[in-house]
Amino acid sequence: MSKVRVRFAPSPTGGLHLGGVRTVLFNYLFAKKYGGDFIVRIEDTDQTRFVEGAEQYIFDCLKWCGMEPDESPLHGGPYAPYRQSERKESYRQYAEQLVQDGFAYYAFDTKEELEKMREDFRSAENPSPQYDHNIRHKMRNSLSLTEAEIKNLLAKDTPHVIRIKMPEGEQVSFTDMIRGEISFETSLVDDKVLLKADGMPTYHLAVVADDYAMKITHAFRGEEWLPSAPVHLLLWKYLGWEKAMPQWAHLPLIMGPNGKLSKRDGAKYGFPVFAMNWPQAPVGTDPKTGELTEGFKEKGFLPEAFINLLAVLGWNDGTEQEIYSMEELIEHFSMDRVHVAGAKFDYEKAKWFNHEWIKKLEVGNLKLKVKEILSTVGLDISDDSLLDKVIELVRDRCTLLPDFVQHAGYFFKTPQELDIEAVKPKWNEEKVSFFNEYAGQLETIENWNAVETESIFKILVAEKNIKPGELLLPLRIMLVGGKFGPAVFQIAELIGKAETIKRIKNALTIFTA
RNA sequence: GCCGCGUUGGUCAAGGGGUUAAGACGCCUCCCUUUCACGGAGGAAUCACGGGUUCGAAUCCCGUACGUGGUACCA
Repeated sequence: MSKVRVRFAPSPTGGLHLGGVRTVLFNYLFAKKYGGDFIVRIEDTDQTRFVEGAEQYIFDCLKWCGMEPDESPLHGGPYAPYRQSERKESYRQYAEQLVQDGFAYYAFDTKEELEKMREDFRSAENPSPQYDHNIRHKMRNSLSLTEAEIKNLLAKDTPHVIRIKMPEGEQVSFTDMIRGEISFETSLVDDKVLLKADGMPTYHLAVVADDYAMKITHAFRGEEWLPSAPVHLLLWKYLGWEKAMPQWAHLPLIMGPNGKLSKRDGAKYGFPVFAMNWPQAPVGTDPKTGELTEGFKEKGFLPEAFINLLAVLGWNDGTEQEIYSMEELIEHFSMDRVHVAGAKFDYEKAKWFNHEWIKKLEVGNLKLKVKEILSTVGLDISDDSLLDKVIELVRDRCTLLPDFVQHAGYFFKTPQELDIEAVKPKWNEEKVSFFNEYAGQLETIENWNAVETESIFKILVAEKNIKPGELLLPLRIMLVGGKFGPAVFQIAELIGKAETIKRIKNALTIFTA
C-alpha cells in the first residue's frame, strides 16, 4: 500500500479564506482516502507580514471544519520545525549549494537599481521587464562582476539575494494531476529570487526544500502557482532530488464577482470569505469602518455546510448528489473529477447548502449551536425537551443559525414587539370581545394541546359568525409577534396555557390602546 | 506586451462524436398552507466565434475572441 503524504502550507499572513480552506479540504480528502499523512506547515517567510497566533487560528479553523489536522506544528513532530522561519539555515545551505553548482548566483542590485532597470526596459511591448537571461549580464551579480568584485562585496557584507539562473531554450514539462501535461519554455521565465537579503527563502525555495524534507508525495496548491512551477521543477532537479519530487495538482481558482476571490471581496459584496474570524488579522478588516468581515462560522454557517459547499465548488462525482457529509466526501472524492476551470462563488447557493444542513442535521448536534445563538440574545434555555420540539418545528424556515433567534426565540420569551400594523386596519370591538371570550375559555382547558385550543377556537368562531382568517392572523401576532412561524395552535401548545393566555391579554391592551 | 490556464443557461454543473443537451441555486407561474416557510407541479434561460475533420461536432483539430492567473527580495 502506497503511503500518501500531502501538505498544506497555509499562509499565516491573512485569515484562512475560501480558497485556502478548499485546498486543505482536498488535501485532507485525498489523504484520508488513500491512507496518507496530512501535514500542515506554516509559511512565514515574509516576516513583515507575519501575524502572531497564526498557527492557532489556522488549527481552530480546520478543527471547526471537522478536519482533524496533525497538530505537530504546534508542539513539534516528526518533521519539526514546521515554521519556515525556524528552518532558515537549511534554506541558506541549499541556496549556496545551487550557487556553487552553477544553477544560481548572487545578485547585489539594490531596490533602486531594480526599479531603474524596470523603468529603462519598460516599453509598450514589454510593460514589465523581467530579471532574466537577457538582462542579467547588465545587472550587478556574480555572473556579470569579476571574481575580485564579488569577493569584495561579499567581504563587506553587502546585502544580496540569490537568484536562480534559468537556462535558455529548454523545455520543462510535468504532468499535473488535474490538467495533464503542461510545459514551459525556460527562456521566458525570469531569474526568481530564491533567498532574500534577510536570509529568508522565498516561497520557491521553501516549498521545494520543505516538500523534500517532509517527504511529500502529493502537493496541492492553487492555480496561481502554475506559472512558477517550472522554477520548482528545475529546483528539484538542480538539488538532485528529481526522483523524490511529489506529484502536483493545481486547483482551480475560486472567483469572486470580479476575478480571483480576494479577501476584500467580503466587505465589498457582503458575504464572508474567511472560515472564521481572526481579530488579529489586518486583512479581514474593512479599511474604512475598521469592522471585521464576519467569517462563515460567525455568520451562522454549519461546518458541515461550509465543507459541503466548498467541496462541490470545482468538484463533483458525476452523479446528481449535492449534499455530502465529510464521510461521503472521503468516499466519493477523486482528483480526476476536479475541474480545470475556476468557479465563481455564489453566496445564494452557499446559503442553500446551509439551509439543507440545518434541515438534515440531527437535533442533538444542532441543539448545541441553537443554544449558543439564543444565549447571545440573552436566552438561556434549560428545558431541553422543549427546545428539541421547537427545533423540529422551525428548522425548515432557518437558513443561517441566527435565524433561530427569530424563529425559536418567541417560544422562550414573550415577544417584545408586535407587528401592530398587520392587525390594526381591521381591528374592531367584535374581535376584542372574541379574544376576551377565547382567553376565558382557554382557562378551562384541562388537557392543553393544539387540538383542544383549535377546536375551541373553531366553535367560538362559528358562534360569533366571523371568518376564521380574520382572527387567525391577530392570534399569530399575539403569540409570535409577526407574520411567521408554524401553525398557531402548535405554538400555543408549546408555549403553554398560562403563557398563551398572558400573551393574548397583553396584546389585547396594546391593540386597543 | 509576454507566458500559463481556461470557456456548456445569471451561477454551480452533467455530458468527451449521434441525447428532446441532465440536475442544482436563483428567478417566474401555479398547487398546498387562512401567516412565513417546507413540500409538490410547471416555466423562462446554455454549448463564445470562425474554420476544418466527419455521413454526423457541445464533444476531435486549428485559429480568433473573451476571461483569468503570473510577470515582486508576497504567498
